[in-house]
Amino acid sequence: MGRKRLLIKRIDNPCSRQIAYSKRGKGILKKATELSTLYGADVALLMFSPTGRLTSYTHKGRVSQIVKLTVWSLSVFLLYFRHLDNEEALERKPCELNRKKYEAQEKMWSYSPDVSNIYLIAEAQHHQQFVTKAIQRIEKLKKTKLLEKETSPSL
Amino acid sequence: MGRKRLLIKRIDNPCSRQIAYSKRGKGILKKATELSTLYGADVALLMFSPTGRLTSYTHKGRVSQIVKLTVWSLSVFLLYFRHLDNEEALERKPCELNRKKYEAQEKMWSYSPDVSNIYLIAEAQHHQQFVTKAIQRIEKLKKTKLLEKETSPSL
DNA sequence: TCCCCTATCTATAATTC
DNA sequence: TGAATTATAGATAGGGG
Repeated sequence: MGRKRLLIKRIDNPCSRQIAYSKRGKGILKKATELSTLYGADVALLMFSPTGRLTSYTHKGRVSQIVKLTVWSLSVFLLYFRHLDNEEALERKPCELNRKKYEAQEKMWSYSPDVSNIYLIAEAQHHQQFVTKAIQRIEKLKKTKLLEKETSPSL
Repeated sequence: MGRKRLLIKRIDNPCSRQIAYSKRGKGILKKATELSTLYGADVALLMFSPTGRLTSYTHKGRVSQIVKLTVWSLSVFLLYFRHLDNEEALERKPCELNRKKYEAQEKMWSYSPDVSNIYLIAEAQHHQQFVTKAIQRIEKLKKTKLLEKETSPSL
């Protein structure tokens, strides 16, 4: 691609890596746009840069909505489980550890001015860990029969 | 891009649209691969073709896991709310309507042999609708103070 | 960082097999 | 469908401001 052929290997130099990423990021973003406008395809693209910044493209379609809903629903999930105080123990201690980690990581990430396109990866990780635990807990609560019935396609 | 300049407008001819989409789909998939190998970027790409088939690329990273977790966690969310029989009404009637719609749509989508890369869009929609309602219900249950505290980055 | 430039590489539209 | 083939449009590495 220009001037020299590029081997598809990780670029080690952080400086040129960042520059090149920014170019290619725009490139693939454009491709995603073209794909959805040309064919009406429902495209969702999420990219975390080496420095932890998220760029995303989501067509105004169904997949996109679902992807956008992801972090949202995970956080609500979290909230709801916190609310269940009267239920059995919610493994609060690991959660506190996660919070420490979360707060530490939070300082590391740079923020983009366009808020609508930004989710902090630390935030997402935090939710992910919590949800993973919540899922395990639910699995104990109710076994997988109904789940299989609900979610598995009839392949 | 070869032989003629292409205007970025929806291609109406279904035949050529499908052919072109298959080519470009592969193209953007390759780009996504390059992006993650070259820069270690965490990339997730989801594309529903005009015929409803999903192609996806997810780097073995954090975003990918989150995206993969999406449908999973939504379905668990659904399951859990179903389990709450003793709680106040869960708006079962709209859910039954959704199920009808879901079953109808299910027949329309073509299945790809690679199961690990497939989520039915109808399935996702179904969960999405349910979760949206669940969220509304939760919002009534507990107001947004804690949520703001939990999820909003300190921009 | 971001934009510009340009040589070169890559993707792909149109076509044939 | 799908796999090659070209010719051309588009993407981009390296460099400078």
